[in-house]
Amino acid sequence: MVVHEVTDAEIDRIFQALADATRRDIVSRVLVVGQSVTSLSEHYDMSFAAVQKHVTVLERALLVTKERRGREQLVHSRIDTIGRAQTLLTAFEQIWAQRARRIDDILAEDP
Amino acid sequence: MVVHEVTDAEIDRIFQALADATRRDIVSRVLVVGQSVTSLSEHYDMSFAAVQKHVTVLERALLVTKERRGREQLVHSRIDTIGRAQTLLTAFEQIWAQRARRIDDILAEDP
DNA sequence: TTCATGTACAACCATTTGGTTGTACGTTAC
DNA sequence: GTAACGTACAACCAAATGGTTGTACATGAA
Repeated sequence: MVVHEVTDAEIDRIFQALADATRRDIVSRVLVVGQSVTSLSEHYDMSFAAVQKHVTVLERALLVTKERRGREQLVHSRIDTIGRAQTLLTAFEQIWAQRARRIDDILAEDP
Repeated sequence: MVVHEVTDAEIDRIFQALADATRRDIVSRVLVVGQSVTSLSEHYDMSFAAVQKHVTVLERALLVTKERRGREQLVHSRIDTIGRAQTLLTAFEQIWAQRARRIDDILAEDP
């Protein structure tokens, strides 16, 4: 299995994109079902252009993709990108687990 | 088990804090072993004050804590906060899994 | 006590962010 | 063909961001 190498800049963009509640909400909505930007914007108390901007941020972070259908742009999710963020958080947890094991080893040593 | 309720603002701060490569590196270093701000700053090509700022961002996101020891401030990790971010990413994947199950159910219906 | 070390804090800067209003263009419905 | 709908893009704004240099204070070593 070939794993795509993720750059720091890409990770920056993913976490930056998720650092806003509206954008997290957009991600979860399009995970349920892909939908137009207009449909998304009906859920938020802000201008359409603001929602567009949020979608653009998510797109640049590769968390969503856009598909033109007539005059509409449908927003689709990218679950694989979520997995990339998780991989990093899991790496942190593994560092911590190694530390816990080192401590256990020391405690188990003969005095 | 009581799970601490995480607000949107708190989640914003966690992801925002992780949206910078230096800060991610700081997190992983203090996961290995807690250390002073000066010790951390030796690893980065930027001013000490810049590293301080990064630590402050991590502290406000509850990803690290500081402990004064004499003239030093030791930076310690907070692995439970990483878990909070992971919980949210897992929630995204569960939404996706439910979607996959719904599709399977439809495909399994009698024609 | 003096000097070195480690840190806190302030002020500054260019850039980015999360919003706003407005204009223009393509598609769709009637 | 006309009007409505959906979107792209620009310009604007206040606040935040990721860095800089500088000053000041507390702790630790000699």
